[in-house]
Amino acid sequence: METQNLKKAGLKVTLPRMKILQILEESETRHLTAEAIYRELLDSGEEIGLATVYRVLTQFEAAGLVSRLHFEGNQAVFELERGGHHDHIICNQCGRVEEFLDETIEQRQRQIAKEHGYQIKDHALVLYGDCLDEDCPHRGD
Amino acid sequence: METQNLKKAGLKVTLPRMKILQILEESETRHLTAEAIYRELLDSGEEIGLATVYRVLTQFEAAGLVSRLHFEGNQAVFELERGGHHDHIICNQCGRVEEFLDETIEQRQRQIAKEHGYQIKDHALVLYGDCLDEDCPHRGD
DNA sequence: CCGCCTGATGCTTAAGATTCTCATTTCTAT
DNA sequence: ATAGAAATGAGAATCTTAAGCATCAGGCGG
Repeated sequence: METQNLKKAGLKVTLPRMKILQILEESETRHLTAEAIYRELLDSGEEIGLATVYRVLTQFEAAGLVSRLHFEGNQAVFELERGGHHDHIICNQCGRVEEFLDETIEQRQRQIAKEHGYQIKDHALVLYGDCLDEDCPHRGD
Repeated sequence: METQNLKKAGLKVTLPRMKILQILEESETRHLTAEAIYRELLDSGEEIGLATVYRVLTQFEAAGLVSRLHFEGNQAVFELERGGHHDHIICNQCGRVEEFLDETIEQRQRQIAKEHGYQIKDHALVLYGDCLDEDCPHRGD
């Protein structure tokens, strides 16, 4: 569980790190801001500083345990790295985030990079739209 | 020229607005931060406040004259809206930004959104890589 | 062409997100 | 258990962007 992942990442096993990892693992949305993690920890009675949350997330990112994503807006969101690369589709109204992977797009990206003389290292694709879920507050507008 | 664009956008023609528009039009990189525009204006002897730069850029964005892009990092970059939608490819080393448009990708995006039950409104695709330009400071690493 | 009026500007202050500083606490290896 | 190193918490600091407000300037009526 958490302990293993931390050790594997070469990070000392500490309470804050385990708790943060746990929250990331158990989160419904799987895409959390540092603030959200911080508040959740406070709510569950933990004593933790916001600085620690940011520090730990940055270390997790460096260790490859989480990815930091920059959607629109200023706050970064963090998601647990589960291995498979994927892109994101976000509802403008309810904020729901879904993941997808399309091999056609991946291929075209590699091709385009090559055509432009770039050695591609990474990419970010985000689709923004309105979801048609019945729980979406904006449904039907 | 600038005057026309401003009037067309329903914005009063003022010196700061014209100057900012001019810088955006003449920029080599075509992708500038608010800070960069501000410094360029100061360097060319203009009296302007950073707040004005941000304000004007925000108005330009609302008027559809410029787009605000969120690449990695915290600073937004602004580019003059020249009509055609496009995506971006950025060199991790020299920061060079190139634009591209791929109809295959565009199509797949629409398809994916539909499959996931989203009415797509917008999207952002950025490829990050190392360019092979001989001026790139990192070339050959 | 001149002066008003409204909106625009500049400067300062503020707000939000993230990082840094540093004294104190907690792990890990011994 | 214990020392040494690394991690933490609280608050200050920083960076980016957005107000608040007094002053100034562009566009229209005379």
